[in-house]
Amino acid sequence: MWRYIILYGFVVAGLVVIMNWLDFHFLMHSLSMEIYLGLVALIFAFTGGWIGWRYTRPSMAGSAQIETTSDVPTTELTNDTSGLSPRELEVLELIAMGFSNQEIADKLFVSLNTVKSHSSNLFLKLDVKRRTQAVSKARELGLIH
Amino acid sequence: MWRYIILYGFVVAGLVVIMNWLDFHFLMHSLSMEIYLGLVALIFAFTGGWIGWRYTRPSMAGSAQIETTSDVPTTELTNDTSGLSPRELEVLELIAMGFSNQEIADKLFVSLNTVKSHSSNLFLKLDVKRRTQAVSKARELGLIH
DNA sequence: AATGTCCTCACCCGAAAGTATGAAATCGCT
DNA sequence: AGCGATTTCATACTTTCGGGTGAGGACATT
Repeated sequence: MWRYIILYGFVVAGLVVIMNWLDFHFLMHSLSMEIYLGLVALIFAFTGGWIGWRYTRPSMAGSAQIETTSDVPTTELTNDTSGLSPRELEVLELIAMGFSNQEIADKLFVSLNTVKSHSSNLFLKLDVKRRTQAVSKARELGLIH
Repeated sequence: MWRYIILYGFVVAGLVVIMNWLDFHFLMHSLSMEIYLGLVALIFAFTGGWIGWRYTRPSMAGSAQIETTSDVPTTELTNDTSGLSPRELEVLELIAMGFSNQEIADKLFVSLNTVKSHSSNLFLKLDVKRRTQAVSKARELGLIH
């Protein structure tokens, strides 16, 4: 959360610098002050909106990369398991099917605590906080169908 | 959907009014132009970011067809939504994206209790017991993708 | 005006999920 | 033989979810 605020701050600061650089040397001679202010407001409003939209998706938590193109690495990650162990993948699939931890424990013949351990570990590896988020991210990564 | 755009417009408009009110009567005498511009930029950037943060809404299976034109609202209602109301569908989509109830409440400008109500209702309609199960079933039914 | 649906919100309570920490057994690898 | 990864399980604790119930306002239909 905080990293985004900080990143956001830097972006804003950079834009402020840019605006100041453009300041009285270029625009002021051709535009009125109101239009200038309006432009500033619009640019920053849309920038803020874009940043807010881009960096608050739960599935993107932890990765601050900016996608400029439609990427191929997704298919590369399809075969990769993102460091998930076989058992964790198994639990993840059952989670995606909508089973509760207790049901998963029963299916895998292990204790509830074990399932919790697996899920906690895979949440760490996927960098998520909730099981629904894990399902969403795993689907993006192609870990599950 | 539109309510947020309209709300956004009003917020921006309100801020413009505020800025104009403050314009040359108050700040200009005490602050330099650079600081003034910086304030404008900051306020609008953060406003945009705030709006963008809440407007993390995907256009999904059902409404993707609606957005293109405006002539088939009837078809949209007759589309198979398994009896889910628009709001419930909205909550369901955000659940599928991995948001917590509190996050959904923040994004939709409603209280946590309201989100709980919606989710409980859609769980009843989908005949499921957990949110992960709801996501799984909704995906099967093609309500989300 | 009455009805029904939807959206909103509240409170309480129990269940499920998740965090933190530790630990033991197994297996592959060097 | 030691190391790391994996799997298993445990306890204790906090947070989130979900059920139950009720209720008021907005809106459209009848």
